[in-house]
Amino acid sequence: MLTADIQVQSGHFAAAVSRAQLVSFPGAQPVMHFSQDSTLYEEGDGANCYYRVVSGLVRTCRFSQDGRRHIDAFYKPGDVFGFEPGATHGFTAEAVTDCAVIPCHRRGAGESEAQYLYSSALEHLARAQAHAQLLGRGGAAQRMAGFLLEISAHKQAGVVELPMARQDIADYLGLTIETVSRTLAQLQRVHAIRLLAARRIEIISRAVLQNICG
Amino acid sequence: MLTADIQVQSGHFAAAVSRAQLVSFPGAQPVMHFSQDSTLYEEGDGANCYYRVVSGLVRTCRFSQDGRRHIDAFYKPGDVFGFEPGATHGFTAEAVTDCAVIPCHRRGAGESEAQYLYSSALEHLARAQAHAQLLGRGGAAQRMAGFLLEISAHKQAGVVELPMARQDIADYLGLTIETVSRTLAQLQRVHAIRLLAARRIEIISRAVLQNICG
DNA sequence: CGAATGGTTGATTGTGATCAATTCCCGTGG
DNA sequence: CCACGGGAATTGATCACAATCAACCATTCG
Repeated sequence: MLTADIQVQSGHFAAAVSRAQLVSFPGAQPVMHFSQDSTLYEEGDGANCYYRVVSGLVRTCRFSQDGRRHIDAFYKPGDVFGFEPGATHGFTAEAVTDCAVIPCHRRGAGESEAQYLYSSALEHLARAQAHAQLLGRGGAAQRMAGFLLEISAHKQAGVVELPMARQDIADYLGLTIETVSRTLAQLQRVHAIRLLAARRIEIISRAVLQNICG
Repeated sequence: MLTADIQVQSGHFAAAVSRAQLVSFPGAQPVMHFSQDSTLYEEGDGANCYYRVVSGLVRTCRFSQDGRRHIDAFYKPGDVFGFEPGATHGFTAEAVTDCAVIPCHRRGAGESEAQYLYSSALEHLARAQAHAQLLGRGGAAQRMAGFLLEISAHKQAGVVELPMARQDIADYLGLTIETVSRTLAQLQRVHAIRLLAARRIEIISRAVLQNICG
């Protein structure tokens, strides 16, 4: 269910996408706001809508029987998420930071929207496949490097702000927070990155990261 | 490019889907045959077509810089594969066994086919996400159990024939062949399965496997 | 029968998980 | 402004598990 924690919020990526661009698309509903760590919807909830992120960061995740959390993906402003093969959501969606999203009903989709959804689905597919490959090939350093390349993909500046906690990164990469921490330190030692603050990383050399990632 | 190794072949799953059912769909081209371990197309090749498996088994894979192979998915008769977000294939497709596939041009797709492709994409997405989750949560036993549940999903009988080699399983699960072998032995020890032959496994208890998998 | 391929089993090593302290950072209140 | 408190992050020591290296079996095919 949609827990409507109404809250005004700027968000890390707010400047990246104009509001007008985000609001004007077919089937759009009023913008909804969610506070940090609140739940947008849960695994098993009916999938009436998909969503587009306006500001902030959203994560989709699932829990295994033993209680371990697996983060499937992060969604930043401009990204859409929440469309499913079945009638219910396969993942829980949560607000990593305070965030704003536009829910959008699936029904009443026109030709062009159908086209758009299809290409979005293929993009998500490619991302999930890349994620699986990253997790399949062992190394903690490889995973970390891949993650850093991913989140800094569309950045021009060398400095990246991490909106998510270490635990989020760990659950996304299938590692522990300790290993995440150690691996970051290790990447700093080989001069691939520099740790400016806990959530502030300077990417010194993408080439080195690419090399480590494989 | 399409390496047309013409060859007549029965295939492990041939009986599962009728030929007529497979050939009659929009944009279908003549059936193509590929011999075991031959390449259907390579990563980077132009993606003019997607494919539907008639008989045999196909794998899609990618290679990391260090030469390690990652298998993305296996496709059995009835499955479609090879549609991409971009203009080129992101994976190499190879014949695990001798197999037959129907290539199908993307252009000229009607409304109903577009609908079909969309739902196929979402199914692939769900599968890739499940795969990522399996690889993310450590344990070799968990991965193996998940794999066994996957390949025996639509089987009524308890006995499963594995069409692929240990190396294929290893590359799919991000393990080594030795660990695959040991883990199978271990699953046998806890009476989840029985190893009848190298490629013949009896599933004794799905419940136990589910439990292990999590 | 013998070679070759694929699979299993054994011994050892390396890497990340786990358990356990600190330390760092940031917001709060004196 | 500084002291304090609490959650987040780092660092350290040890342990468990899968990779690696290596030898051995089984099955198929010439």
